[in-house]
Amino acid sequence: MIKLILVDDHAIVRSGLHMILDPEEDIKIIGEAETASEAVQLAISEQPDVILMDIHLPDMTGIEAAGIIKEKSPGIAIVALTINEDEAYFFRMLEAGASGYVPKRAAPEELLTAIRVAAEGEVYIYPSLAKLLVKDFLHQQETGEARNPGDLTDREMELLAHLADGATNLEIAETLHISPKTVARHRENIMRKLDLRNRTELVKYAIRKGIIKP
Amino acid sequence: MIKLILVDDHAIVRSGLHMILDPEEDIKIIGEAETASEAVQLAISEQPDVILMDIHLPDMTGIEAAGIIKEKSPGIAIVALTINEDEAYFFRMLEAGASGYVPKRAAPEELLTAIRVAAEGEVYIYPSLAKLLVKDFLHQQETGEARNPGDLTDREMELLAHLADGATNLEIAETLHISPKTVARHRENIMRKLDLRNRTELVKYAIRKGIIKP
DNA sequence: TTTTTTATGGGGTGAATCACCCATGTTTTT
DNA sequence: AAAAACATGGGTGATTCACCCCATAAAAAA
Repeated sequence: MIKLILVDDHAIVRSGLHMILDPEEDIKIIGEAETASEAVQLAISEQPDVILMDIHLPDMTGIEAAGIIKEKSPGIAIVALTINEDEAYFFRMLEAGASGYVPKRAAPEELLTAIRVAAEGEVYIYPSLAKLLVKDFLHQQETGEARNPGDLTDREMELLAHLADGATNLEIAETLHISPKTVARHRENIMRKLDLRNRTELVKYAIRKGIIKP
Repeated sequence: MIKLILVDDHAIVRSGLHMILDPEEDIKIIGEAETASEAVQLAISEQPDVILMDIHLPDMTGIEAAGIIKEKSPGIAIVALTINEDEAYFFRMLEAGASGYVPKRAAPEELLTAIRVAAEGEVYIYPSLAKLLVKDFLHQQETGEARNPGDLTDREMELLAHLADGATNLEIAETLHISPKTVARHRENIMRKLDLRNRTELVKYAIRKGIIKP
C-alpha cells in the first residue's frame, strides 16, 4: 500500500486527484496540504511513501518544499505535478531530488504510473520532458561546452535577481555593499554567459527561469 | 436541468470537475473539449446552457473562444475557470461576454454557485475579483480620471510590445518607419501613464498584462 | 465649434548603460 | 603545485535612456 500526500492549492485539482486515485487499491491518500509549509509539516509527521507536489504554491515553490523534505526525510519520494512545463522548473525540481515530473495535461494513467514508479524508488519522467533531459545530455557530450543556460554562479544569480527587478547598478551596489563597478562587471558576465544584449532581455530571461516574478 | 460543457486541456482538472459536478442532480455534463476550436464546434452543435471554460488552452485563449461563441449563440452562458487571477484576463473575459469568473483555487461550492447563477442569466464573480471591479468603478467615480492602468492608445500598445521585446529606440524607429524621437516620446508617455521608471519595469508590466511572452 | 487627445517630429542635458580594456586576491579544480 | 574560475574593483568612450522644452496636423470628444 502506497501512502500518499497531496499538495496543491487548487481545491478542484485535489478533487480530480481524489477521483483518479481513490479507486486504486494500492494507493491511499493519508493527507492533503494547500501550502508548502503545510506540506513540509505533514510530510515530517505522517512519513508518506510519496508526495504529489504542485510547483506553484502560495507561500513558496514546491521546489523549495521538496528540498526541505528531502533533506529531513530522504526516503520520501516526491512527484512534481505542474501546469508549467518550463525546463527551468523541471531541472530545478530534479536537483531538489524529485522522483517524478508529470504535467497536469498528462493522462491519469501516467500519473498512476509515476506514483508507482516513484514508490519503488525509481524515477518517472514524462516523455516530452525526458526528451529535454536526453537532449541536454547529448548536447554536453557532443559539444564540449557544458554551457547549459543556467550555469551562473550564486553571486551572479543574486545580482540577476536585483537587475531584473528594475534596480540600477548604483542601487544594487548600495544594497549589497559593493562597488557599482563590480555590479557592472557581474552584469557583463551574466549577459555574456546568457548571450543577452540589454537589461530588457535580462528581465525576460529571469522571468522565464522563474528567478523573479513579473 | 443545466446542460454543461467542460473546456480544459488538463485531464486531471476535468476529472476533478466531474467529481464535483456529477453528484449534482440539476447539472449534466453533455460534452468535453480540450481545445478552443473543439469548444466552439461543440458549443454550436450541442447548444449547452453553460460552458465552463479554462482560459489557457493550446490553440487560442478561452477569451477568444468565448467571443466567438457569444457572437454565434448569445444565449450560452460562459463561466471562466482559471488559475490566472490577473486583472487583465479578468476584464477581457468580461468584455468577451462571460457570465462568471472563478479561479481554480475556489471552493467547489463556489463553482456550483457560479454555474447555477450563470444558467439563470445572471453574473457571478468570485469575491476577491469582484473587489477589483468595485475598486475600478469607485476609482473612476471619485477621481475624474478614468485612468485605469490599461488605457494606452493602440499605437502606444504597439510601441510597448516592441519596447518590452528588447528593441532599442532606433530599432523600433526603423521597424515602424518613424523617427527615433517619436519612439522616445511614445515611451515617455507610456511610462508616465503607467508610472514606470525604466525599461525593466516596462518589461515586467508587459508580461503581467500578457502583451508579450517572457 | 471649440477643446482635447493622438501621432508625429525636433532640440537639449545629464545620468545611466554597455562594451571594451585592465588588475588583484581567493577559492576551486585539475 | 599549477591552472581555472570567482569576486572584487578601476578606466574610457560610445551609446542609450530619462526627462525637460518646443511644435503641427489630424482625429475625437465636449
